[in-house]
Amino acid sequence: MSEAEHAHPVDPERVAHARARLPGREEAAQLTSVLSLMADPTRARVLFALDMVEELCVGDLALALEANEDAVGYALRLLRTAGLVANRKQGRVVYYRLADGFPEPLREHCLRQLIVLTERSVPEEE
Amino acid sequence: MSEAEHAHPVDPERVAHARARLPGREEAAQLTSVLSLMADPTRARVLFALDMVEELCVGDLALALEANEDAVGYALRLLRTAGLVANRKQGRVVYYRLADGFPEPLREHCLRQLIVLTERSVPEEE
DNA sequence: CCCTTACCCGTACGACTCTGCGGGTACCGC
DNA sequence: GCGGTACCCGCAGAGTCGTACGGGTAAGGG
Repeated sequence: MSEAEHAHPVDPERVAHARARLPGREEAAQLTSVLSLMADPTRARVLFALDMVEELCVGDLALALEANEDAVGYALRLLRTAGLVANRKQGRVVYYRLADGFPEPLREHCLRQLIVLTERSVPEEE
Repeated sequence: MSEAEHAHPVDPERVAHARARLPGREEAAQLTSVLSLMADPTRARVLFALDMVEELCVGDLALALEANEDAVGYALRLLRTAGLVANRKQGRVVYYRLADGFPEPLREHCLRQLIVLTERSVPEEE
């Protein structure tokens, strides 16, 4: 057989400890569904753009990201469905902004992370 | 044609503002590659488990997650390749732990996020 | 010394994801 | 009102990801 379930834990104490306070599959799935939404270059950049200027319409958003409208439209659809962005329709233009209940720490963290990455990719000569 | 690039930005000022300080595709890809690694229930739970008890071998890890060894093995392979976890071999048992340079804020954020999710999924009746 | 255990790897396949395309609706300008 | 604009949707195809499976290696126990 391929992968056997070993019945004799090497360190049963630690296993029990971890198992007890580990998030269940459901909770983990909820967390990862949010993470998955940010784990895409287009969507991430959409969120960054909306974080800087409060509001942008779809066309301008595509312009700012230098992406085509299809990609941006798809990204917005998923973000909207998940409730991460809200939209306001004025005439034939639809403006998007970050939803009120947007996970603050996630946004903050990503911005900081980005700064770190930027610094790494541009090592200062001294 | 399907999606036209509208050449007349509705709000050119905001577009320019966003475009200027927006992360490039490369930087965004770097960030999202890390995010993608956490955006999977198995991998996320592996990291949580390793965060609680410093060290666990593969079999015990599968036991703690109540997952089969294939899934855990694959998760560890990706995390190891990305340098997020380190391993130590003792006899025929391989112990894994979080890598030294593991992104602190990400871990911290995810833990907090999980708490929020847990509270939401159990709405208190009043 | 052989058999089992603990783990790793490559492959194949199903499932999901993203993109591009065609077409549709609502709205504004002429 | 007619044409064009701004956006949305559904669908088909390509690509990617995770899982299951078979097999392989190194170490330890009887």
